[in-house]
Amino acid sequence: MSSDPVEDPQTAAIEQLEQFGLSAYAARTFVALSSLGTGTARDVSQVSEVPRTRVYDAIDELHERGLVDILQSSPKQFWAISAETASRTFEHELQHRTELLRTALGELEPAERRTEQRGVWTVDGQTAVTERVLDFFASAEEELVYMTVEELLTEDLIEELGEAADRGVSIKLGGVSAEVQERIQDEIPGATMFESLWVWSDTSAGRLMMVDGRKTLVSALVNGVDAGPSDPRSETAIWGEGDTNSLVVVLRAIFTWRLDAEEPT
Amino acid sequence: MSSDPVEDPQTAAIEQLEQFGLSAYAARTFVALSSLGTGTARDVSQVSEVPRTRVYDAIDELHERGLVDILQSSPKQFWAISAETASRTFEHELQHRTELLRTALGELEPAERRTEQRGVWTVDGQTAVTERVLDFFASAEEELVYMTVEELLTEDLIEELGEAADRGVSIKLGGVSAEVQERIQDEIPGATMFESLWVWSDTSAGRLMMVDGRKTLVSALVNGVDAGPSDPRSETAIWGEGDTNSLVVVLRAIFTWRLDAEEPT
DNA sequence: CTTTTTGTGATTAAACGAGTTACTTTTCAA
DNA sequence: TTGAAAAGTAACTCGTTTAATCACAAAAAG
Repeated sequence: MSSDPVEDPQTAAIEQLEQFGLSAYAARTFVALSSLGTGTARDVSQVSEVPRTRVYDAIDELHERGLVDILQSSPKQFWAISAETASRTFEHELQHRTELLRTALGELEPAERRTEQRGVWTVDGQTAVTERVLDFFASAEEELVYMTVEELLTEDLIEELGEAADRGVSIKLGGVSAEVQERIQDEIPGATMFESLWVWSDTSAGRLMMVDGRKTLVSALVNGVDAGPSDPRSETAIWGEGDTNSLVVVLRAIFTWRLDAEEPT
Repeated sequence: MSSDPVEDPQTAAIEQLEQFGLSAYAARTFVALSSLGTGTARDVSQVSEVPRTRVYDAIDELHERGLVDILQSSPKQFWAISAETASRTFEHELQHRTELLRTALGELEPAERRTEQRGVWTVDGQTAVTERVLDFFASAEEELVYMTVEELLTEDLIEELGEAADRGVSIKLGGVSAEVQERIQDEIPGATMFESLWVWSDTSAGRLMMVDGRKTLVSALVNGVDAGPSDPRSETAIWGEGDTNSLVVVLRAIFTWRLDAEEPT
């Protein structure tokens, strides 16, 4: 899906430009012009393999987007804005768009979202799961238990943990190696560590968390079946919320049992 | 093209979501779910007017993107992530993508871009013109003359002017009213002001600039014809570069004549 | 056990975009 | 000046995508 921007800059750039709403021709035209700096329809057509007659349409599209300037001569000459300017332009536009989306969605979001008592929700994909975990961290008020394999303990998670700790949430971390424990202790002095509840298998591990004894999440990495080893879409999780939620009840039982055993209050 | 996110949040949100690559059904489904918080295919279908049988596909799409979690029961329940989380997700993804684009384009950009001597380039649209002006500001080494109507002297322009001044570029600003001159003097102490070269008509004004005597740009606002008054696409500009460039020659002549007259070196 | 709901799959129809071709205008060289 | 090549415009074809409809099996509910 996404090419390496250093290995194959052409393809990578074209890919992104198309994602940002440009037509295939416009994307390839812009990439061609970027490496040329400046050129005619003919030049562009040769390096981009866009039919010469359609370069003009592509240029129109790019000109309207402010990515290409036109020299009115014969033959017409086209000039692509610099890589830096182009990126900045897109960045601004997309920043603006996400802001629009944010206010629009915020506007129509109901005041209070019902917290589900029954049932267990599923999330797929590592980024999506991480996002959910971050939400949970952010909503923690008193206690936060997080058990994970190290590869899933990323910078942003540690950061969010730190913030939770700052507002007085008691953090309990498990499953991390001795070396990493050191580092965590530095960044989040308030955190307490505990040993893995069981032998945390390397193969199909995941995360396990509980927030304030009323929100829980369990995830597993699903390598091997039909997902590559480092495929970000290779994690699947379930979570539940509410005091009487079945998943919550089960996990709370386990956690309280083991944690109390290790460090009795 | 783009609706007001406060006036009509639904439409605005749907619009943006589609721009971000979601199908029409997925976009409308997500918006419906956002206002519901949680709901079944039936619920969604009713408020979004997406055919019930197609809600499932839409949900799949959203689930894969990590925007919706699924409760495996009968009937299935769907849960939309919060407005804030959704926006953040998109923000991250797009941030990442522009970064990809930046490195990809940078990779294939030629080392030195030929500076055009002959001919005059055209740019349309206020944002595009502003972008070009910013580029010019950034490339200034010694002298920068900028004459504009006030509505086109935005914050980012002033900022970039300030940076130019900091690195020793002599700034000459024209066409701004007395009040604004005050403010500029505060922000950019090194700048010198000069009176408008001629009566700067309010109706179809624009900008006029020269950098180091070898890059020039002229723009005009084209209100009235077929563009709304506040339509951002209502500015059109031409620019040229190089000592012998025709536009440069003409404007340099005018500027030197008038500026020397006003404040002789 | 019948009757709605729910979910899946296949099918149709319209829209869009890539690619091609035909044709007019301009440029340049003989 | 004129003929050939290049530049520019415009129409059309074809294939893919996607919205929308329909048919049907499985599952709840009465």
